[in-house]
This record gives sequence, structure tokens and C-alpha cells, in this order.
Amino acid sequence: MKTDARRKAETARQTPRRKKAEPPSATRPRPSLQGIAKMPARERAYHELKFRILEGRLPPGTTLLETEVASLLSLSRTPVREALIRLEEEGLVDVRPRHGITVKALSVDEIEHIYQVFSALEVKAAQLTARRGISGADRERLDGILTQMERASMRGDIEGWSELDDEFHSELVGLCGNPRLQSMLRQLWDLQYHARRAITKLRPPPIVSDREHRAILAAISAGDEEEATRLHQQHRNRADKQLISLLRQQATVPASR
Amino acid sequence: MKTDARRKAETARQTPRRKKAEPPSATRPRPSLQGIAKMPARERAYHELKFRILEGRLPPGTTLLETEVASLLSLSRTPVREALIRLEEEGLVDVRPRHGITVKALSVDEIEHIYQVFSALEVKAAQLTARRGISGADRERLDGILTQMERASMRGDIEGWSELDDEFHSELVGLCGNPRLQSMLRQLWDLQYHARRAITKLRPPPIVSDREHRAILAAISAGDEEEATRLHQQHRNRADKQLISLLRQQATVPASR
DNA sequence: CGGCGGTTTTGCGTATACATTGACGGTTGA
DNA sequence: TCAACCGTCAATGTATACGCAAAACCGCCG
Repeated sequence: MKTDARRKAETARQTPRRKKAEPPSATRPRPSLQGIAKMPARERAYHELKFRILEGRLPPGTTLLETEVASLLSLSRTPVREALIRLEEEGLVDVRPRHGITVKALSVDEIEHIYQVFSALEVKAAQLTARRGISGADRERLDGILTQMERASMRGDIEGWSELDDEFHSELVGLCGNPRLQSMLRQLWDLQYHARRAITKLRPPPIVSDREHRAILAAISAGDEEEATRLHQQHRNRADKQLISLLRQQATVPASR
Repeated sequence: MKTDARRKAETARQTPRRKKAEPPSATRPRPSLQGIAKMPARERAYHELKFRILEGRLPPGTTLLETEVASLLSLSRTPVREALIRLEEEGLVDVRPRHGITVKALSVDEIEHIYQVFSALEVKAAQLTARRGISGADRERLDGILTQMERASMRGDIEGWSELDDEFHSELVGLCGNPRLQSMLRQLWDLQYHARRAITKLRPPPIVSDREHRAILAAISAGDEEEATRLHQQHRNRADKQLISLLRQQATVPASR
């Protein structure tokens, strides 16, 4: 028993990484298909709920009471509440006391806002990556992804292309050397995940994107920070505009699903 | 014995008089100096802790157990834990199970990372503000702030200038029309709050900043998105570089305080 | 003198109990 | 018929109980 309420920190300059294997994959909503097993209940609740929301198994607008969520996951309210706090902070659910929690439905405007932030950060990431330079191996890897993408777009495999696109972008971000930037991007990613999937198949063939990607990679490889920034900027502007306009289009005609 | 023999009566609901005398900080971390009264305990815990951390009353490195925090705030562990989850997400504290929570100490590198994100977002905000245009009244207000700043810098009142600087930037951000962007900026702001204060007085006279601010406001008023972006970009680059270098300088000579 | 295995302590994760509060429907009075 | 009021109760907010397992401790053995 200590009478002194505070102890001095052990100074470790380096953030004392928790031993836990990093769960969140950049593009996958679920941490590891298995690692969920022996996690604290709070984490399980968090990941399970997030997963269900992102995959659409808890569609936007769904509202549940804390108790219902708890029994849905076979847990008590405590860890569920703790998970919900995080999900609310991240913007995935709304908590309205006495009315339950509601899976947030994003309006097109909100998605546009998300993309404004997302793209600004991604461009910054590209800039930082260019500034710090990439290794030959990284270059190879990115190059490989681009090649696969080109093949996919030639065969008209938009879905496959889209996944590779995610991979390319997230690889690039992974190289920027700014963990905070990375984690913010990951979070924003999750928010737009659903919207993005919804319009994947409606996309026109990504020939332009392919070209732009090549150019960006070249600029980064060359360490040309200015050029990489400019190109990535432009790439995102174009892609965002397209995406938003597709969404608006679809929003007016709710259609099938 | 283990459980702290439950706080007996101890003046039942009589909350010990908190000395919330401190009125400082322009962009004060505390919500409203009074509104804290009749809030849910979880919120009180959150704000109270955040306040103490930002003001330095819980200096970086401080380590406390959940129980200790709870009794510090005269609450039970539950609302405290819920507050801590949010504080951890925001990056203000580290939670290491069985080792307590510790107030995070940011390294200069981390602060640099924060600024990279912060500035990218602020520039985007300026761009959006320019794009959407500002009203005459807003223009007046911003103009007024700049005038006050110029006066402050002429009198050598760096502290005053600095507060106005915060105000200017946050006003600008407030006009961008993207709430998510705003809230992210606010959060990042809190993270760098302490570091920034620490070097405020070491700043050289802000003549250049004053000039830049004028130019930025002009570009925004004119609705010149490109120019506003470029100028703000440049402004932030310069200011960040200066700030980081001051921090590094000081980091090597811990000095007083 | 130092490392190692068992034992004890203790902090936390989760469940549960209890208090509080706001929603809602029914009743009443105009 | 309508609107204000009130009582009831469900849902949340907060406190407490409880057991596990990590960390600290301790004594034994090298």
C-alpha cells in the first residue's frame, strides 16, 4: 500500500509497445480471423461490433439497447459499454441515452467531409514517404502491386483492382514514418469502407488511376517530394470527385443492394 | 481490507470544494468554467483529468492506478475507466494493465508527427474556407484579430500575440464547414497544447507571421483557393519548422521549470 | 551472492446490484 | 377534443463484488 499517490514514470522514451500483436489490418475490418479468441471481452466486443457494422451485418440505422448488444455478444454490459465508447468516438455509432445506440448512417455530405480529411492526410503521407525515400525492396513491392492492378484492369476485374488499390495506398502510407498519421488514416478508412464498397462495381475502368499510380511511384522513388505531392494531390482530387459524384448519383436512386 | 474499506460517510454527497480558480488559457481545455457541475460522472472525470493534464497539474510521467484516480476524483472506478478509455484514444495517457495509467510524455519526434498531421489539416481547412467564401462579418472579425496581433507584436507582448494567434487559426478552422476536420484539429491541438506553451516565450518576434496572416486572409477573402492554400501551406511550414527547432534546442537543455 | 520456483499480494476485467432519470401512456380538467 | 400532469417503469449511469492472473516477494538451492 502506497501513501504516495504518484510515482515517477519509468521514463522509457520509446512507447512501451504492448506485446499484443497489432490487430487492425489496414484494409480488413477484422483483426485476425482468429486472434479474437483470447482477448479481453472489451476488445472482443469492440472488434466484433466493428466488424459487423463494417460488413453491413448491422446496417446503418439499426438501433439496439445496451442490454441487447450485451446479450447479442453474450457478455455483460460493462465491456460492451466500454467498446461502445470507442465506437462512438470513432464515429461509427450514435449513443442516445435511453434510446439505445444506433449504427450511424453517413450522408453523402459526411462522406465528402471524411474524404476531404482522408485525402489531405494521404497526400501528406505520400509527401513524407517521398521525403524519407524508399528502399529498393519497397519499390519492388509497390511496383508489383501496380503490375497486378494493371492486369486486373485489363481483364475488367474491378473488384480485384479495388482491393489492390487499397493495398497500394495503405502500403504507401505504411512507409511514411508517422505512426499517428497512419492510425488516423486507418480510422478514417474504416468510416468510408462501406460507402466505398457500395460503389466499387459502378466505377469506370481505372485506366487513368493506373497511370497516375505509376507516376506517383516514380516520383517517390526519385525522392522528388514536390512532384510526388503534386501528383498524389491530383490523383486524390480526381478520384474523390468521381467517387462522391457516384455516391450522389446513387443516393438519388436508392435502388437495389 | 483490499478494497479501501469503502469511503464511509465522509460527508456523504458533500463534494470537497475544488479550487478551480485558475482562469488562464485562451483556448481553455475546460469546457465551461461552470457547466461541469451537473454532468454525468464520466464526463466530469474526463474533463477534470484532461484539464489537469493539459494544465500540467498532472505532469507527463505521472503514474496512477485506476483506484487512485478514482479516489482523486471521488468517484468509483467505473466512470473513471470510461473516461480513461477516451483519454487513451486521444493519446493523452497510456494505459498499461497492472501498471496503472501514465500521463504521456511526448518526445520531440512525436510532436513533430503531430504537427505534420495538424498542419496538413489546417491547410486543408484554409483551402475549404477559401473555397466556400466568408461573410463580411467574418472578414471583419478576422481582420480585427490580426490588428490586435500586430499591436501585440509591436508592444513585444508575445504571450498575448500567441493567444490571438490561436484565436485566429481556430476561427479560420471554424469557418471551413467540415465538422470532422474541426474536431480532429481540436484534438490534435490539445495534444500539442503543452509543448506549445512551453516555448511561447522563446519565440522570436512574429513580424513574419503577421505579414503572412494578412496575406492569407486576403487570399481567402478574395476566394482564391489556390493562393490561400499555397500561402497557408508556406506559413505552416515555416512556423512548424521554427517551433520544432526551438523544441529540440530546449530538449537538449532541459533547463528550469 | 545470485538465480529460480513457489507463494502471496494486488490490480484489473467482468459481472452484478443499485440509484437515477427521462420517456410514455393514461387520466383529468378545461 | 385536447393539453397538461402525474405515475410507472424501463434503460442508463454508477457503485460494488468477485475471481483470475500478473507481478512482487521470499526463501531455497546453486
